[in-house]
Amino acid sequence: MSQIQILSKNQKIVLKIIEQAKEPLKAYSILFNAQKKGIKAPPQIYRALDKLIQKGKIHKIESRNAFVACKNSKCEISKATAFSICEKCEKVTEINIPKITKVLFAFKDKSGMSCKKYNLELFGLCKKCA
Amino acid sequence: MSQIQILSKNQKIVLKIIEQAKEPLKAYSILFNAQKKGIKAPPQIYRALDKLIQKGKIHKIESRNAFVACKNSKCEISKATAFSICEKCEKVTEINIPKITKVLFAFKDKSGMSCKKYNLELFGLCKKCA
DNA sequence: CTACAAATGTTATATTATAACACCTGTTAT
DNA sequence: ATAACAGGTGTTATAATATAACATTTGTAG
Repeated sequence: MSQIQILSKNQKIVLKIIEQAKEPLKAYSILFNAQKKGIKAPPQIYRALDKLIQKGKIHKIESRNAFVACKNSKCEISKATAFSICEKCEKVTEINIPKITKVLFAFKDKSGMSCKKYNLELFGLCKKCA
Repeated sequence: MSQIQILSKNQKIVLKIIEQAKEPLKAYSILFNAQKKGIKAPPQIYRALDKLIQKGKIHKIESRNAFVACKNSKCEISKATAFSICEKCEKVTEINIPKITKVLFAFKDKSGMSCKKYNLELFGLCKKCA
């Protein structure tokens, strides 16, 4: 069991495409890009995406069904994701609010459930669009 | 312009189905239920869902593509949604963490964007499943 | 009673995601 | 070495989620 996360061929292809993009990418747009590299079908993309998420290399923006590379090297971040999203231009920024992480990992809901992982999406207008 | 939110026929049908459910419902499962009431096609459901969200009557659980009724009568809550989700049994509970709301509405990201609305989803195991 | 906004009904289609199966590749255990 | 296994790949088909577009109707305000 290696500590260092080794990526497979398709995982590398998909990660590279996502890293080079300036904005979150949709799965089928990744597929379109990856066709130059010989990837032909959706399951190849979705399988790579799943593994990359598990390995903390990318995140899914749930409200947009889109994927971004993780900027943060800390592995905690894959369990504590937060983004600001401009509702006009759709610019997405990964954010880090330590206080939020602290509060949420300490939180228990009424039924006693505690938080092992969270995803937070903030919406508003970015400086350009405001 | 009425202060009180009046619901149309289809909106009432869809809301009632969601309110009576014990768990978040998917759009096509709502459609299946609503067919008894004469609703026949997806757009009728999706349009009602959109309006009910705007009116703060329901929320979408983004990570599950599912919809729940809002338990909270405060209208703020439609701009500040938070849920705990059991990753095993998929039980979803609407939660309210005032401190989080306070911190987030005060937050600005690096580019100066501030938060007008947020959605937070916490994952873990509920008491039964832990 | 007209004009407008909102809602409805309908068909078709776009978009997002997974099931299922055959095969391959590298590692581990004997 | 080789069997057994875990992870990865390639492929076809299909499921699940969501919207476009258009004609029509309903409710309401002027």
